[in-house]
Amino acid sequence: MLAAKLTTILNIHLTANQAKQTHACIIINGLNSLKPLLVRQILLSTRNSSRRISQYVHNILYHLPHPDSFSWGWAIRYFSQQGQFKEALYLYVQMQRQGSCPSTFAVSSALRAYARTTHKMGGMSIHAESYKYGFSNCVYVQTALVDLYSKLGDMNTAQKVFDELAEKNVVSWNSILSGHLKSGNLMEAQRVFDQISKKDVISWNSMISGYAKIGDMDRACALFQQMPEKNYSSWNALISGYINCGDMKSAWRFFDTMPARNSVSWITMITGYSKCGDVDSASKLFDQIAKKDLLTFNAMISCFAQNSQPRKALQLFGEMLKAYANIQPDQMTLASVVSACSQLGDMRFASWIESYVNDLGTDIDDQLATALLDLYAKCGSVDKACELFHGLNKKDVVAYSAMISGCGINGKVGDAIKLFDMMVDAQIHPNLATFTGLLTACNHAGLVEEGYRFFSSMKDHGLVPSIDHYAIMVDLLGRAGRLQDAYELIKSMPMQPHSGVWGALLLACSVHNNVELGEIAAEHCFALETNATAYYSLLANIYSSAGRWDDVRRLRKLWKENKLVKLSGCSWTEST
DNA sequence: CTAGGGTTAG
Repeated sequence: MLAAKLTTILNIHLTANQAKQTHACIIINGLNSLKPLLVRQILLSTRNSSRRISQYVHNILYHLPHPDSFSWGWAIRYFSQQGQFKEALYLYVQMQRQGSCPSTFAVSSALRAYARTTHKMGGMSIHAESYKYGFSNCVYVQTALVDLYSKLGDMNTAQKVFDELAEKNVVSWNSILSGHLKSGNLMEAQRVFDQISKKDVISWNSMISGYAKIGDMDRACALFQQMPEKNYSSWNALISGYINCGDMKSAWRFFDTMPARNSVSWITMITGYSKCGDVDSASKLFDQIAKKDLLTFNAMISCFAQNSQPRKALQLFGEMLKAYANIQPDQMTLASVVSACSQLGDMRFASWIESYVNDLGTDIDDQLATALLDLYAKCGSVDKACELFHGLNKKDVVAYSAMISGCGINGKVGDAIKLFDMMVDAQIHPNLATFTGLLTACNHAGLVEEGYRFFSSMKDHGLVPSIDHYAIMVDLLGRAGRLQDAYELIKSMPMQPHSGVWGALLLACSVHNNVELGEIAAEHCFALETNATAYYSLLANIYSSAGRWDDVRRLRKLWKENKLVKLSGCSWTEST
């Protein structure tokens, strides 16, 4: 009687609280057989995941003597779709420990989790199992396998599984298509694309963004025009293609003519402007957004953080918390906020963020961990940074670069160089930021030869040194007293040196008392910087230590005429 | 009763 009533209840939509009440009722009356339905209802009633729900579902499954494959399937599917891959895979393992036979639902969900985390061994073991359980004729499982190997970059195996598929559908085709696109085989991708008889929106969009990513905007645009039905993503793919080519004008033209925009359209444009350093345009665009959500806030906050406007980033974060109480920050938000804090050298936030993250119940992903690592390293806690670094699932360029520069700042040049070697061994390509950290480390320790070697090796990695790299090198050579070498390096620069470059030489000349080069450097500094007080005093020091008092007097006069006021020194660290 | 594919911020 009661069981029948509860069954009815469990078949209608329930809120989280109603589900809990029903759960209590089930426990009191010992109606274990209803728990599968309950699991389904709970997972259906929750839109966004949280640690609480996962704990709740865990508890139910844990207390069932023999959870059925139905409940396992629901739970694993749920976490896999929510992007909580660790949870999903943990449940999958639990299921096998209990001796339950996996369903095709559980298997395909688990495969999705392994594919998204690019976990080769895990995925391959499920592949083996799928033969054992006789799932090799299930199109869902096989397609998930095609996707797995595509994401792993193993196109041979992907193709093999794909060929074995008796009945391929669009999803299967799209999976193999995305594999070819990911491995950069545009020819093969185009061939596959042409073979798809029933192309859907995803087939078209994949192909468009494939061409857009390699900068072949003509082909991308042609396909875009050909496509029968476009959605937001079609437009967004084309727009981000133009942005990647640095063609903001065309990007804007398409953005402007879009019939309607979604959040991704807005953030694509905002981050486009952000990459060009055009914070004003990004900001203007952001103000136009009628419905601001987490995505758009994140894009704008990270725009500020990336363009050295940490205060504005933090300010916007504050506005978001205040005015949009219903928006919960995620790892992305926090990563930007942490990055802003580390730019300000503000340690107060680090511990606050940690407790905040714990309160929210979201786990720290690699991106957030990398941002925290950077913060700790910049604030002098190398050990803590190291701990975070080793805990990363995947160490990418950003992580290595942050760690290298962290070691450099804290006087661990040896470790910085070791990390760099490790990184190259791991086939991770260093970028400009990596070399900034590395050269700074060498500079810090006065390792001229090593620094010079790394600087020269940049071109071997396909990198063109930026003006800042030259500035570090000039500083490094200069401090070591190799003033002439530093001067030659400046003269060899392919771009116009800024005041930082000449300033570094001037400083070195002041340390090593070189009047001749000092004058040249100072002259350039005066020309480049309106507020040149510091440079005047440096040159004055050079003159006075050379005993050239006439020149000192001449300079003082010049200084007064320009009505320059000596600035008081200030720390780059935020004052508390 | 549920599953597999693309687009997106540091």
